[in-house]
Amino acid sequence: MPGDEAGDGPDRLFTIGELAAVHGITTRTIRFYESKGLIRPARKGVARAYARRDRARLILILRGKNLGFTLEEIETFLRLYDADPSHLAQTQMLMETVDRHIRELQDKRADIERILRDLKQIRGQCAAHLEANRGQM
Amino acid sequence: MPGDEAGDGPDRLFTIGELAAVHGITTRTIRFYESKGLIRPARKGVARAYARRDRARLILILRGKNLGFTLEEIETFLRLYDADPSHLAQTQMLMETVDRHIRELQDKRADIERILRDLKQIRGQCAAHLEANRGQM
DNA sequence: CGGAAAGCTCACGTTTACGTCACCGGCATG
DNA sequence: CATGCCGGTGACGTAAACGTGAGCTTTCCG
Repeated sequence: MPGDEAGDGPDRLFTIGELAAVHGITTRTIRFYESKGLIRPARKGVARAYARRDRARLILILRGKNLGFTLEEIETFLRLYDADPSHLAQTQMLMETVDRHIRELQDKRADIERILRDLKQIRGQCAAHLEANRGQM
Repeated sequence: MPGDEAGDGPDRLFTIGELAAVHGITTRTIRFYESKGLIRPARKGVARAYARRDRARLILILRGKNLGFTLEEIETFLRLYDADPSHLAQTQMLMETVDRHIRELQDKRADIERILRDLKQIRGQCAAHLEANRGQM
């Protein structure tokens, strides 16, 4: 029954339940993202049908959330992925936006490095203490 | 007037207003963090007086927030900095907590790297498009 | 000494990001 | 055919992280 896209393969369509389970979130969350315009799945009748592309967007959303971006920021993010630079009149502006996001991410990375340095030093002190008192207790 | 700690120097005390202005936040925010137990400034009479150590904690809080941690997570974070591994009976447990946080941060860093790769590729396409159409328009 | 500036303590309001509940339709299955 | 099990749409509830006054001392400065 081709055209049904039931089985497997790269054109496989997902239900909202599958998507939620796979990514450890609720269906409510996915619908909420849709209500915010972050995802626009097709419909099979009344039910949502998520294609590979929709799933990719969801992953990007979750990644953004993990990094502390708001859904609004993530929306502008997703637009960057969508934009076709060869058809866009404002390629220059697009690139500037991309550059801003790049700098922002590099800043966050720098913060992570700083904290990691601290934590690794604390870890070192712990290890030293455990080493010194080995066999005691 | 030594003992007043007014002037400058490493033992300089800050007012809440100074701290807020320097870090681009409101005094309300700082008081809110205090209400959550994240900072415990001394008092000069009724007014809060922030020492170097308090300021350092505030910076850690802001860093954590920038990375999308909740204030509750940040609290456990700060406890790691406070803990004295040489006096702590549960050094082993402390180290495990530190390790968890290290892994978490490494995960976030990996997410950042992924997004950065994507954005840099988008940037490359923009640049190529601009290059190709140079002089036009 | 009088008024602006800064700080303080409640206390209620607001935004973001969902959770939860009520109620409905389809379908498969014991 | 009743009964779960998805899936769907509102609509209201909620926790986190502050914003926003209200009303009151303290401090500084001309």
